[in-house]
Order: sequence, then structure tokens, then C-alpha cells
Amino acid sequence: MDEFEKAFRASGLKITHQRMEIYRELARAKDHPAAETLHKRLQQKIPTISLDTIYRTLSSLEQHGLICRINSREKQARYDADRRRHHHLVCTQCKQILDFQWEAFDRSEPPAELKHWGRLLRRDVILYGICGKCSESM
Amino acid sequence: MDEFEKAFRASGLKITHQRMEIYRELARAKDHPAAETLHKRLQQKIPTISLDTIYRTLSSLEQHGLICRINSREKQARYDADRRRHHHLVCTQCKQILDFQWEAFDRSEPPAELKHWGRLLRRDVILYGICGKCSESM
DNA sequence: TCCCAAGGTAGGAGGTATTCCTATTTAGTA
DNA sequence: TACTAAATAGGAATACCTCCTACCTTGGGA
Repeated sequence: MDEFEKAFRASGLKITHQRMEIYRELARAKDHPAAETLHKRLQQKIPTISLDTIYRTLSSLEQHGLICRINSREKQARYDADRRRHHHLVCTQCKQILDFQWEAFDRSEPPAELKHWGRLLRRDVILYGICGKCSESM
Repeated sequence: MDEFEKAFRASGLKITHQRMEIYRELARAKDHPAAETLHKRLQQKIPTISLDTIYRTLSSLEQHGLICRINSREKQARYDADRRRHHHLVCTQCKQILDFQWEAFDRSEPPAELKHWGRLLRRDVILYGICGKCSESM
């Protein structure tokens, strides 16, 4: 959390109660919550917190690289406070999102034909499938 | 296009004028158009075609594996009629989407820890960056 | 070929996720 | 403490997409 304060200060962003709580809640959550889910959870602590604040804060945090937004195929974007390099596995049935590491992929070179395209900034892998539990209940 | 008719018939879907034109337009386009873009283009040919038909048709085509939907970080979903296995590279500046092949990745095994998770169905890679042209003009 | 039922379409209404607006409040600095 | 730029709450607005209904078309069977 200290690290978060530092990073935020370094970016010239104010440290507000709301932001701290949003980040804290996201870091604690293991289920990659959507903005709305976070809003509901946070209302327990800060009853007046607005959904807009959640969205604004999540955008700021993402822009400053403190969290990441997961573009699954759902409508709602989902978020992740884990800053380690990792990828996502989505169960298309129950919508659960699982983190995983894939170092072999991280180390691999993109195809040579892209060498002269421009500047590559990030690479996302999302795997889709049906998790064990959902497979059983089908 | 014949192949498309066959696949559509095999799925029990009727072949309508609208669907054929939507597919034809998408197959011709090289810019991975969004539904709205396709709608505008198709109105030249079929002035009364509705946006809803575009959305419905794109969903059907995607469900039957005839086209693919690209989840870039934009709001609008974009589509691609290329059925060969390929991946996407997005310029975050001009929003251009480029197709590329990455056979080494396609052949690679996902991490062992996922072996017992469930059934993997697909894997998407999206690379993000700034293309040459946009780099120059910055 | 003609008819019928299932499925598809147009057009507008409706929904949902997200963003904008603005008056008020707050954090950080002098 | 006082000031200023930035952030917030709350509601309005937007954007993308989906639903609804009445009408039309396709494809299969007589």
C-alpha cells in the first residue's frame, strides 16, 4: 500500500480516501471484480461513494500502470491489482477469471514480420475455456 | 462464398440477402470494421438495412465460427472474416488493426499448471503498440 | 409449383455500461 | 491557516448494443 502511495505521488495524483479504499478493495479481491461489483462492496465502507468515482479511479490507476483492465468477452470490464506479469484464463460459462504465469511466452519473440511495424508496448493473452466445475454440471 | 453458404446451411441457418451482403462486405473489408461502420457501408447497397440486423448477423456468424470478433480496448467490437488462424496487432493511436500469423505461439503448449483446470477452447493474443506512421507524427 | 411454418428483418423502444456535467469538497502547498 | 488545483457526488447524458412486434422471406413438403 505504501508502494501504491509512492507511485501515486510520483504521478502527481492526490491521495484521497476513496482512491485508497478502491485500491485496497481491488487488491484484496481475488475475483477480478467489475466496477459495479467494487462499487457495491465499497458502499459498505463509504455509503456515499459514487459509481463515477470508481470508474474514474480505475481509469487513473490503469493509466498509471497500477492495475490492469481485463478485456474478456463480457460487457463489463474487469480489473486486477496484481502488477506481476501474468495472463488470464476465462471460463466462458461461469465467467470466473484465473491468473496464470507463462514465462515461455513472455520470453518469446514476436514474429519477425512485425519488426518494422512500429513500437510494441504490451502483449495480452487470454485463454478461453470451460472450467472443471462447469464441465461437470453440463 | 460457396463455402460460406455450405457452412451456413450446415448450421441450419437460412441464407438471406442481408446475411450474404454483410458477409461479403466484411470479407472485402481489410480494416476490421465495427458493426456501425459495416452498417454505413451496406446502406449504399441496401438502404433499409437495420443496424440490428448487422448486430444479429455478426453474432450468428461468430457463433458459427465464420467470422471472429476482435476485443480490442475500444468500445466498439470489431470483426474479421479471415478464418485462418491469426492474431491481431492494434495501434493504440490510430486504432488500426493488423493481422499476423504466429505459428510458434500456435504450436506452443500452455503452462502445465492449466492441464487440470478444464477444457481450453481458444487462445487470443493481442499485441498493442504504436505503428510507424503514428510514431513519426508524434 | 404452391403453401406453410420457422425463422429473419425493419424500425423504434429499451437496456446497460460508462462518461459527462457542475456545484461542492478536499489534498497539498505556501 | 488560506489558497488553488484536483477530486467527488449525484444525476443527466451518451454510446453501444439488444429487445420487441408486426411484417416478410426462406426452405421444405404436398
